[in-house]
Amino acid sequence: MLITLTEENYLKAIYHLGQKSDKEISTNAIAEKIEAKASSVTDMLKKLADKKLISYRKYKGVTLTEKGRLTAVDIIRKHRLWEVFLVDKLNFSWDEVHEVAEQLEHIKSPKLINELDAYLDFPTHDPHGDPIPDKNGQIQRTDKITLSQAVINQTYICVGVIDSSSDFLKYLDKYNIGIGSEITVLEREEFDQSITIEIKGKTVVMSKIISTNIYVKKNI
Amino acid sequence: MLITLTEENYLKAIYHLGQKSDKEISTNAIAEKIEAKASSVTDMLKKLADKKLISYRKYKGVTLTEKGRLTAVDIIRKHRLWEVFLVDKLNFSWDEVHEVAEQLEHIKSPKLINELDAYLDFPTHDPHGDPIPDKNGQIQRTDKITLSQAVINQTYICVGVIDSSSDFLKYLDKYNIGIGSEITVLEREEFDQSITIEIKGKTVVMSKIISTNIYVKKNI
DNA sequence: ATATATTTTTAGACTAATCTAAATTTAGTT
DNA sequence: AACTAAATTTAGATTAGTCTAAAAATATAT
Repeated sequence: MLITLTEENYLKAIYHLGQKSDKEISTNAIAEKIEAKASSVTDMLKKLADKKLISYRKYKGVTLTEKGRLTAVDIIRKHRLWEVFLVDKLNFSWDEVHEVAEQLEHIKSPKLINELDAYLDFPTHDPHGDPIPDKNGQIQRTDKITLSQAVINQTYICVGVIDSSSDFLKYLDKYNIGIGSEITVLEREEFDQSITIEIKGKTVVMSKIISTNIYVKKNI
Repeated sequence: MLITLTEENYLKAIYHLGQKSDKEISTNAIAEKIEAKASSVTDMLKKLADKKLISYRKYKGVTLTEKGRLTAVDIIRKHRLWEVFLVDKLNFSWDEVHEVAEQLEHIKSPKLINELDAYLDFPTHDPHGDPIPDKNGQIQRTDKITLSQAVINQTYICVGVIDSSSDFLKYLDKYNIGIGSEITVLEREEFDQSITIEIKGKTVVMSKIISTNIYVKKNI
């Protein structure tokens, strides 16, 4: 079944609005997100309901069907993979990627996106730290990432470790890193992927192998 | 001025049809290329003429204006750069790239295409050997390329050399390579960009530095 | 609980791109 | 030169997506 570019944008908007709560999404909320009039949204909701992409109850709002959810998640997957490509390969900064990715996310070619995924070494998060759904539409539900995947100038909370050997834990003690620590990533050296962090007012340079073994989550 | 995706496809079709001859392009020829009815084409020609992208004389046919030509060439540039990306980076074979590139060529972002160009190391030809216009719309008018840029399983005619030192010409004599020789490229070793060619029934392995100094053209 | 405000839907109209069928212009033939 | 065939344009209709204005349904407030 062919889904138009406009329909894809509606599905994506409904998906994102649905992340905040479990309630049905209102016509007005969609209109605001899409930047269209409520009457236009109503028309589109009828089309999406005809295609079984949403459940629509007049005056009550909509929810995505499983088919609609998978479609939305696939677009988000493409969007985030392209963002990684733009930043990692084409020297875009993380604040420049969104509008280009908005265009690229609509390119239709399963081979393209699977090869891109492999070429980027199967990234799990986009440059903003948002999780990239896998090809089955599964999303890493937890928001923990390894410190090696962290974004520059963002503050994180340490939530766990992978390697729990004595040597590794001694290293963490030495630098006052523990569960609950606030860590700000200041810089990443592209050559060896080492990072400079701020921890309890001190700056520390940390190799890739260390940062890969620390779980953090965004400090919101 | 905003040019729609459909308008871009018309401009591209007119450009390609114009390559065969210098005459005005007929409505029917465009209709066949675009796979639309002649009446639809007439409507679109009026729009393109209003936007000063073509010169249109009723019943006589059309030619691109300079503005129209530059627009068409820019789309072709993007198409061919994306083809190089797909083949060089994403393991597409040269016969798989066209339809994906047809989608990618419409992405609008000057930074994207310039960064992609640099990332691909400023290729001059696409995987089919067609020249890639530069960012000013200039096209390498001659169809000669270096043997190092040649496509696998394509037969070429040698049309010249770059290095004309005695040592280099002796090398060419040794393998019976001269102006007018038929050369078929059998294989390219990605590691060192050496190539295996067939020349007068014999196969020869040739390093990158040699193949870079031989001009060939497609054998049509 | 009834009036008022807000939200949502319907009705009718517009634009871009397409189509079919009819009319018009150009080209070809004797 | 006149007549037929082919190419092109015009006229009117259709679909997707949008809009404004009016009508209908739901929510809110006293």
